[in-house]
Amino acid sequence: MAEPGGSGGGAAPGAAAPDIDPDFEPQSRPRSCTWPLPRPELPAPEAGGAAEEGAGGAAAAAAAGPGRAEGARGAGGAAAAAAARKGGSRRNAWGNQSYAELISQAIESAPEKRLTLAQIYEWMVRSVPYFKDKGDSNSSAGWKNSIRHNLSLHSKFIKVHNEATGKSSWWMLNPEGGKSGKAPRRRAASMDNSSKLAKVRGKASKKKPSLQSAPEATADSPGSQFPKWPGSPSSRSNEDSDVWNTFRPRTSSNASTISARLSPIVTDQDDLHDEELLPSMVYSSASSNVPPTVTEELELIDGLNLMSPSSSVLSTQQSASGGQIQRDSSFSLRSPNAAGQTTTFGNSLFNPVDISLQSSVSHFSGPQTLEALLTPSSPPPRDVMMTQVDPVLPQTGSRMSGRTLLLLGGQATQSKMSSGNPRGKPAEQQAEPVGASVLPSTLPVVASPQNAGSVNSLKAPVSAAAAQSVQLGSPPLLSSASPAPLGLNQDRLPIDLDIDMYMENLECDMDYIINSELMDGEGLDFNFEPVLSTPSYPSTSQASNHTWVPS
DNA sequence: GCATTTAAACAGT
DNA sequence: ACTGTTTAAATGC
Repeated sequence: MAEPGGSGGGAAPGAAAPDIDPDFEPQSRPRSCTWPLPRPELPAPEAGGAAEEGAGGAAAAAAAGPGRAEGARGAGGAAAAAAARKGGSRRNAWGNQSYAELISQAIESAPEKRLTLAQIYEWMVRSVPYFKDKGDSNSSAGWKNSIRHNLSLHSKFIKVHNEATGKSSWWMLNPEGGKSGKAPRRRAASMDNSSKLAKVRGKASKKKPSLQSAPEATADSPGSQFPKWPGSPSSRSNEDSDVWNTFRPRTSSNASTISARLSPIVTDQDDLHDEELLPSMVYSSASSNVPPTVTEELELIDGLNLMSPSSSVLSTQQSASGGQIQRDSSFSLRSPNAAGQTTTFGNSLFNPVDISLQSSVSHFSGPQTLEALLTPSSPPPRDVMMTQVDPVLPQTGSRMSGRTLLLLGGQATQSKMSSGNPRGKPAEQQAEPVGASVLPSTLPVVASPQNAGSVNSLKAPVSAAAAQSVQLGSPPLLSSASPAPLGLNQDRLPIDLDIDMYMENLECDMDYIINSELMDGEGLDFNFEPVLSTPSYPSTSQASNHTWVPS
């Protein structure tokens, strides 16, 4: 590596004290990034590192190349063993920690246990003395490359798709694979099984795209073949669902990424609808270099509540949020075994996320409602539903239609996904976890001709449930909750019991809706309009369509 | 042979 | 330009 110090032998640039500790943390994270500090501290190497900084490895970097001398690195492999090596020389210019370890610490230090690549860089520069002066320009190239390499290489790091537009993925520690700290398996597996295969999915495919693009699609990642998917009329919706429940095509190897978005609330919706629906919300996500944290999210939500507690718009948004939450609850991780395989995990795996979700939920939606719905173990939210429903029931009518669409959309979406998912991933994997958790990102999305068509396929119980929740509509509470029951588990539909009571009403509405949808065919906005426009609330009108004015 | 670091080719946005 | 993935070489254990 560049580390010139290497030549000298001891050269420990980091001179000052404990490797990284000192600086680290400062900025942005209130949360005290509890450094695991797995590592025994360095015994303050004698080397007076200061000098290095300036000289920086730059020059060396280039020259050294592969054959880097690095006397320093006495302790070679066994990262695990690192702990042992307290004294003596540092393995690397910055200390005994390997890149992987540094990255792990960086991630752990983050409140949400996840960072983007850029943030990892940042952390390095901030927290590791050695990298302090290497944050920018050319000097960074080398170690950044190494960071990236490590992220990709080690299964202990998982990539989570970041919905925020233009943002790179989140990198998290693999709760599972991370156990031992480093799991070669992923790679090993692919290589072992068939270098050929690995090649195919990896470089081969990339290299001469002209040829490969097609072949890849076969067994492993058939999906790539499908052009996105014919479907949804609304371009936006396309992206939406795409993001949510599919692996990105970018590389066949995307097995390493988490498909469902973990990134909480802020992101996804924001990307797609913020500007249109919730201009006021945008703020939170942006600004800080720090990814949206739980607290931020909460705040955001609160803000919403404050802003317009009763507005239908709000409800819409919230429902969307709820959807996200749900989606977030399940995600897939790269599985060590099979190349393209993915494994899905319950939300329980990521405590932080989980918590954030729940808390946020409780915030904006009725107390138990969402939580109950979202929480697998929780009992059916019967009561809640009931109480909330009652008041609203009387109002069905036009409003219903709009809401219903939402539900239907959810349905439609699901069916779509299960039937033919673009990526070609095994139906079970995608359809089940993802589909279950999928929610209509927004009303508009739902209301597509195709979707409308799918309406027919709706099952009474499900639709009923959906409808019911829909009816509640006006109150954000319900709307947000509605999706949950649907997707979550029909098995857990004891709700139906209650629902039955309302079935009649629902049926009527459903018919109405179906009819209207069929009639219109396009079904784009029409559904929408009526609902929104039908104002019980003044604010509603604003909400209409995408052009509502932020209160 | 394994773990790491470093470099680099490539691909996707 | 940045982000990610993969290969490959070199080195130390």
